[in-house]
Amino acid sequence: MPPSTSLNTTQAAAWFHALSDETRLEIVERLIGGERCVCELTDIMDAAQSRLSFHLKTLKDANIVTDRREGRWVYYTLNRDTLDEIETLVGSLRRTDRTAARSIKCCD
Amino acid sequence: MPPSTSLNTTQAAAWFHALSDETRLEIVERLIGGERCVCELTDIMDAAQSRLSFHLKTLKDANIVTDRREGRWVYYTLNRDTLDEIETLVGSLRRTDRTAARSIKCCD
DNA sequence: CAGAGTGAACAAGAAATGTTGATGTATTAG
DNA sequence: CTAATACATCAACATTTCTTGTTCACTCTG
Repeated sequence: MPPSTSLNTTQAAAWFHALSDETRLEIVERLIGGERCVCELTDIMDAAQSRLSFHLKTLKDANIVTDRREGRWVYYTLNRDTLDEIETLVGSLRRTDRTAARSIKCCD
Repeated sequence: MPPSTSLNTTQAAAWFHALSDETRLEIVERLIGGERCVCELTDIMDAAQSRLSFHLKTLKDANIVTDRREGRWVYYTLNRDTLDEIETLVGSLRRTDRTAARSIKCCD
């Protein structure tokens, strides 16, 4: 039996998974101020390059960031559209219908 | 060096992790309509009881749901306060400062 | 062209996560 | 009191995720 609301759980799980790691959240936090190249992030965060590359890929695969190459450097930026969608999604979860039936009939 | 904004990444990662699993998202989806007891969820979702119990605990540890015992049954409910906080958090990530410096100075 | 810098990708190992089946613990029904 | 029901917890295993070190590709500089 499908649920009453139709949430794209696969998409949502991918988004939340991308945001479920402290390193990735710190990256996101750093990007709030604007785009950053990988070497800046490795400097600032004092993290191994391959480690950041792994997490940036995770964020990129989830469409939470986009990248842009400029010469030798690759700049990453937050994807506001996706963050908007996530915010909307969370909002839709929050809107619990208080008038909904308290499960009158349970197992028996 | 700490980031310019102060996000509680540990708390945030815990929230997002709880929401990063399809089974748990389906549970959340079922709870939008109101509280449900475990046996209802196992029936509706056709999932093993120990599996649901595991996921419900994960959601509860992250404060995304609360539980209430009533006789033999335990009812789970969405925690709107936490969902509000998550929505606000995502909103704060989204508000990228467009006027922020484009990393003028990169690695050299 | 050679050398250096930036960053992706890969392999191997460690750690965390999710699944299943079994057991334990309350609570209610008979 | 005994049996059954609802649910949590545990152990064992499979899978996924993250880390580290290494290698590879590309771009710029001298």
